[in-house]
Amino acid sequence: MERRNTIQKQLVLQAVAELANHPTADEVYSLVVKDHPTVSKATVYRNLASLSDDGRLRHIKMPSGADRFDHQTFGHNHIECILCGRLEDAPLEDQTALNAQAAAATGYRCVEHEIVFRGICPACAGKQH
Amino acid sequence: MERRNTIQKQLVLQAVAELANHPTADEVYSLVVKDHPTVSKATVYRNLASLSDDGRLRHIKMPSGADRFDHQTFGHNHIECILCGRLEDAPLEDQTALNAQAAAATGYRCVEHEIVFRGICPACAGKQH
DNA sequence: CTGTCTATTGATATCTTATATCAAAAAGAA
DNA sequence: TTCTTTTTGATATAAGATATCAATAGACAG
Repeated sequence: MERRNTIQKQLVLQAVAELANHPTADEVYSLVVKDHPTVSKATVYRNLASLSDDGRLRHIKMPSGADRFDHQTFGHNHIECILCGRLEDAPLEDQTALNAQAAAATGYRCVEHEIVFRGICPACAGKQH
Repeated sequence: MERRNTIQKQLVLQAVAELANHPTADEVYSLVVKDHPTVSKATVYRNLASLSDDGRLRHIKMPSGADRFDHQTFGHNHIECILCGRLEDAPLEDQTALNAQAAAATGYRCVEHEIVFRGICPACAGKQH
């Protein structure tokens, strides 16, 4: 399956990089249509999936709400504010040892995981005073 | 807000315990309607949420697909088979230290997390030969 | 046991997020 | 340019879950 480099794909990739802070598909779409009103939302979804497949984006599957996308593709964890909904990087040391533990405890193979922490961000903690 | 103990709520709680292996809302509904065909799916959803709120069930928010519910309410992790979709317990030692790490790294407060590991279960690994 | 009050129910509509469909358009190779 | 196949745009559909609202039924007072 040949992979073509369309301008829509470039726009999507660029939008994710520009938004930087883990946008949802909808947020990417909103940015793209600003300058290119003919781009379809389906195309945004398709290109986000395709780019994630190719390893050019990271697809963060959220336990609640819309999935998010990250232009940083190397492994790192994330933390979500339960009040304002923002998602930030959580620069922890690598947790791959956990995978081996889970594999040993369950007998499963090829174990992977991704953690989305939840808490209250400094800004929201300040507002609640 | 008063909390009433309806027979529908009892049926939902009992169904989750009976199914044992982390049923989805739909699976709970299917079991309940067998003996009580008038119970509405909305009622199942509402009672699953209400019972989880009260700490009588555990709501496992899945990164993909339907959420699941656990009659064991104490903390433990889960692992999902990427081939057959089954969800089992992953009895790891407590990972609360991770929360403190994430809090320190990000400045967030009241940090929590839940890990859903993904891998291939022994049964599926066997089938693939 | 009866009546009152209000949480809960059943039925259904609606919402959100995401994917499927399909004719038309465009990328890449010759 | 011409041909082939992927990709697009528009829209329909799907899954999972919540909202709406009149009718029902717990819990409590008496």
